[in-house]
Amino acid sequence: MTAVAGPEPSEPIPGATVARLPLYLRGLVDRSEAGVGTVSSVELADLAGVNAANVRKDLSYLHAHGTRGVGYEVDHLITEISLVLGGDEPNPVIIVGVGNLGRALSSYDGFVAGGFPVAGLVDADPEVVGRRIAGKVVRPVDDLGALVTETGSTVGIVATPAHAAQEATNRLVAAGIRSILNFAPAVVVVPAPVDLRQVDLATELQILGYHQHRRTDADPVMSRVAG
Amino acid sequence: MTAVAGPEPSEPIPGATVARLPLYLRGLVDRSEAGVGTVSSVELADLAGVNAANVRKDLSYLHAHGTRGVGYEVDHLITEISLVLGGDEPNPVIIVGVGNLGRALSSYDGFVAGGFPVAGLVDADPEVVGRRIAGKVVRPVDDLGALVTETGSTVGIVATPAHAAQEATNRLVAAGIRSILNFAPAVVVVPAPVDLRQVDLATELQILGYHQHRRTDADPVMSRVAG
DNA sequence: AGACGCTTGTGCACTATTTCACATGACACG
DNA sequence: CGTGTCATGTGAAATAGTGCACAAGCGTCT
Repeated sequence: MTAVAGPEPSEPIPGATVARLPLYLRGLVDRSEAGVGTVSSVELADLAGVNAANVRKDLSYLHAHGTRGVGYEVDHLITEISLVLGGDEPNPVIIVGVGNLGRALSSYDGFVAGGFPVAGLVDADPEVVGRRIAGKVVRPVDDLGALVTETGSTVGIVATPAHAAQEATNRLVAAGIRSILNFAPAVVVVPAPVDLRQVDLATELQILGYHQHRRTDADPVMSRVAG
Repeated sequence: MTAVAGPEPSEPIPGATVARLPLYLRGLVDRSEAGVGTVSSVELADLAGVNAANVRKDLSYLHAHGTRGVGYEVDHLITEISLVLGGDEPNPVIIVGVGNLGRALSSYDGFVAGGFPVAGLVDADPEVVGRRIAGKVVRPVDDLGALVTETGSTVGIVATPAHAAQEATNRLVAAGIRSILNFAPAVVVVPAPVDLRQVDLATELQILGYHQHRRTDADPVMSRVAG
């Protein structure tokens, strides 16, 4: 007797695969809007910029089967992937820190489109609290708990300066947030049951810097640019 | 010129390692400012949120040796890593697209701190061109070539809407940009010699969504929150 | 001078991920 | 209804990345 309870224990999907699913989803939505009914793994691979075999293996983890000789049904696959990526319902998020970045994120369309509407804004600066940004009033940090309850949010975004990131994170966790996306350039720690992802903008540039530096170093002839 | 054949072909550093170097660098700078002279791999691992053995192996790729029984010399290591990550000189960047996100990036302190000062802003919208943002005048897309020459930029940031991302990328490439950081929620392609990294904000949330959804699914009892 | 404690550097095993290669099955067409 | 074409699904090999465990080296203290 393996498992009695639940429709499936559904073995976890590899992290690398999960990270690609949103890309597939985006490509699929695009195709769906273009009226296309099916896509092959090759097309989808192009859309996402990965290898076709990889696409097929990824989709096999979802138990999202295609039709041999034809491909995958676009709309069905959209449903399937959406379901895996946090259910079909919108997942409201709360942003802590409405500096430059926080403000930009507050009105970032992609969040809504991706099923993560911004439900609340919070800032520690009394100067900022009360202002209206992207149609929402910024509330004090102490309101976090209430805000989480009101909005039913389970996802928080940290967009504070680096030195305030851990504190902001702690507050979010205390308020009952279950997943945190940290944009502050600082490593933060969270208790086990909370999920965390770091997005470090400057770091991305530095990574690019390595490759560029390396190339320049290795190959002095680099004045040629494809026409 | 320096490199005849180079002092070393210097075997490439694994991508996973390169991605961690900026984290180490940040931690090291922090410690340096705190007046600390040396760090152990364990401390550095804490600072970056990774395994200590991993730190040591990473640093070994840089040929950045530490002292047994003591640790790594902070300032020396900073120099070493900075050098690997695109040289010691600032690397000016140009931002294409000054919508919400572009504006936020224009004044993002982390870029300057990371050695990537914003040297120019460009937008396709005539309405926006000419405006002053973060102390810089937004210039038309057609000025890209000139701007690259003037500023000596080799790095470009795409912060346009998705539908304009490929076009923006093409323009950057044509202007002689060598590395591109794409924030638009779209897969873009670049010719071989150009380096590209994608940062997709909504995607990050969706990845978090998977884990959360999965957990909620697997464990219906989740009303308990640590007090 | 010698012994001790601390920390590096790295071989090795293990895990994760990618990619190939191909058998298998589905559809369309005559 | 048989045949050809196409694209999936997947075993297995190749590749990448992680983390353990320990020998070796450095500095300090007596």
